[in-house]
Amino acid sequence: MNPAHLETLNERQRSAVVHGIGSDAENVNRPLLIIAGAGSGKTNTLAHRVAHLIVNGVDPRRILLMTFSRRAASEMSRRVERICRKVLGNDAGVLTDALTWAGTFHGIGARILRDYAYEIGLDPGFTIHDREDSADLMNLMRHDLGLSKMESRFPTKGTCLAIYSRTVNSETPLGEVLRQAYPWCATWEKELKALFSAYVEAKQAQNVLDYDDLLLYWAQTVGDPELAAEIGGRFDHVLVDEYQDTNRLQSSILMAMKPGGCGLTVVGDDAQSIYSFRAATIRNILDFPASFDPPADIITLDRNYRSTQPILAAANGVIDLARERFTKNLWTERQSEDRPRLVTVRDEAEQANYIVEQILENRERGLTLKDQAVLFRTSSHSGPLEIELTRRNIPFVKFGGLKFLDAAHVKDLLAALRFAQNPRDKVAGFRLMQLLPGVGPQTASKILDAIAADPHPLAALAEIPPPPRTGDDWGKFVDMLSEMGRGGWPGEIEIARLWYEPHLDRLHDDAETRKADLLQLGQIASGYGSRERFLTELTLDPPDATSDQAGVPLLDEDYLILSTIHSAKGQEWKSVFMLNCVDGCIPSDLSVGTTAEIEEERRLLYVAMTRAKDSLHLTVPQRFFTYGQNAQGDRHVYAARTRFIPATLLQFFETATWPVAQPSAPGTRDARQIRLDVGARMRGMWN
DNA sequence: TCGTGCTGTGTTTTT
DNA sequence: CACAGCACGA
Repeated sequence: MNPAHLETLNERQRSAVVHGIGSDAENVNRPLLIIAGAGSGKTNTLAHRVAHLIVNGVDPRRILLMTFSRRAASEMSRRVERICRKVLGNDAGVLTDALTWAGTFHGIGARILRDYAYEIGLDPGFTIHDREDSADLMNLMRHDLGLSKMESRFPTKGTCLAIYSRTVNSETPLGEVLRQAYPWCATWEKELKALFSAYVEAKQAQNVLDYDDLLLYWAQTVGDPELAAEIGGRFDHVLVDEYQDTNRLQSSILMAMKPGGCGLTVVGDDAQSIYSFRAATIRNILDFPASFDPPADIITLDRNYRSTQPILAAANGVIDLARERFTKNLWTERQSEDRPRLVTVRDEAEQANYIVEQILENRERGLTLKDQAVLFRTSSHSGPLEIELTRRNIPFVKFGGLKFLDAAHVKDLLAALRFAQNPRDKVAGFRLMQLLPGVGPQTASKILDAIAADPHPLAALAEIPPPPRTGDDWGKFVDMLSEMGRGGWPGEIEIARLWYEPHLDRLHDDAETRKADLLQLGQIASGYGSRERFLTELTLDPPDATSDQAGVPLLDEDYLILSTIHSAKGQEWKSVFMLNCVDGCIPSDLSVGTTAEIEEERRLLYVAMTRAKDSLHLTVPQRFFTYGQNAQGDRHVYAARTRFIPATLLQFFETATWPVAQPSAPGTRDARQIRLDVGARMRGMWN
């Protein structure tokens, strides 16, 4: 007998949902690993499990649900509520609203750290640095230590931060990280150690945490047995989604909070592990069962409900060639005659034309734009397509790559808010002060150091004599900060914006479009209850879409999705196009150093292909124009089909060339006919 | 000490 | 191409 709300599930899914709950008394609260292949109903199963817990009387405030992105968390909460409503009627809303501990590892970490700040000697007013801010602070330290003018070039700020981050997240000694992942930086071990030490001290002095600290401080906190018992004891059930993309640090937190695995459920798929650059390791998922005594139970979901059989066959073909496989192939009952298409086009411009034509054709046939998506390995791959879409007035939204928050003017305004929140935040202050004419790095640095030593930094700032050559801009700057203090939230945004606009006009030619962005930022900000909330949420969950228009299109509008493969995780579309299926793009030229890197690129292609429900097109441009030449330039390189689709896999595809070749007049050379791939041969020489 | 313009190098994916 | 570092004039 199954409760009504479990009827829609298959047998495997159902056993994953009820494992250790209610009448399943013999397994009560035993740790569980769910291996869930692409499209196997993973989100649905996890949502049902959470709902089943609530229906069986578990207090939703005592359920911790950690997902990979904020978007996944809110989607999950929505589904849980829908299921609960079916069982419990309209009262269910009250219960599911109490499912407050649903979010990302980083978001949950920030909350727990603010709660326990006093117990661990942290000022609860800390601000959080995003990646760019962290890199900027790293850069300040890099200069302070004189590392920017070494005889041979010292790694850039981004590389330094990446090394630091990997060291922390993989819980591996620096020397080993350098040897494994950054061999060309290994000679700098001593200097890097000094740099990281200075970086950590600077963060503490400024009361600032970076992304890694949210995990690191949490891990340190639950490293204390008493605090671990207390924090772990707040939750009866802990569920983690996308476990294949967690790192050592995250699994340490989990194991410290639930040492016996009591009430612990993790879900993942090793074939979809694509975040090793963030120190994610599939060892977490592979070693999970044996971490407990007796070992955790394993339930595998391998029935795919998403894709047609031919699409699945092609995807399985790609992943079958992987060096190591742990999960079985997926199967489906969705029959179809249509094989995925592998289409050769002349170059990226033709690729854009092809995709636009197909998308419009699909729309004629009744698909909306939202039913379709274009995926790519690297954000810049969609450039020519974006131009074509704009030219043809097809609305689109792009996920991944450059963010709204990365624009200089947005960062400037946020720096004002951040500086008001935490005047010791040197990255914010440094950025802000250099907007004033006459203030450069030296002046800004001296003033910031001086006021940071004062118990009331903002009051100290007002006392400082105006630096020379700042004119009346200095007075306006100081006034703005004190007015912001009186302006309250969200009134102070307006104060900061009005102060900033004259500088914006002076510094940027396109000031008007940027002003529109800032108005939009003000709109978003006023939706949050306080400045602290706004800054925290925005850092942990930045708006991740950009579009051809100034703002994101309205919800009821129809638009096409462009997305990096990484940002497409967990999503699905009826029709999927994958750009640039050539060596150098996927695998990326930058990721062919080690076997492990190449294997991850293969999984990326697999993830991209398994997003498609009904139709899948992979396009292969034959040549790429190189940059660094004028508009009429014709310098280009030839590319070869991705190594992940060798000739043996062509049987799974319908291959085509587009546009269909016109018979060329006798004697003329057809530029479209590639007779010899010299570029590939040249590259092959070095393999 | 600031701001600008020149030159040589690295360069993805994201919480 | 974007960015870091450096030289030069104000």
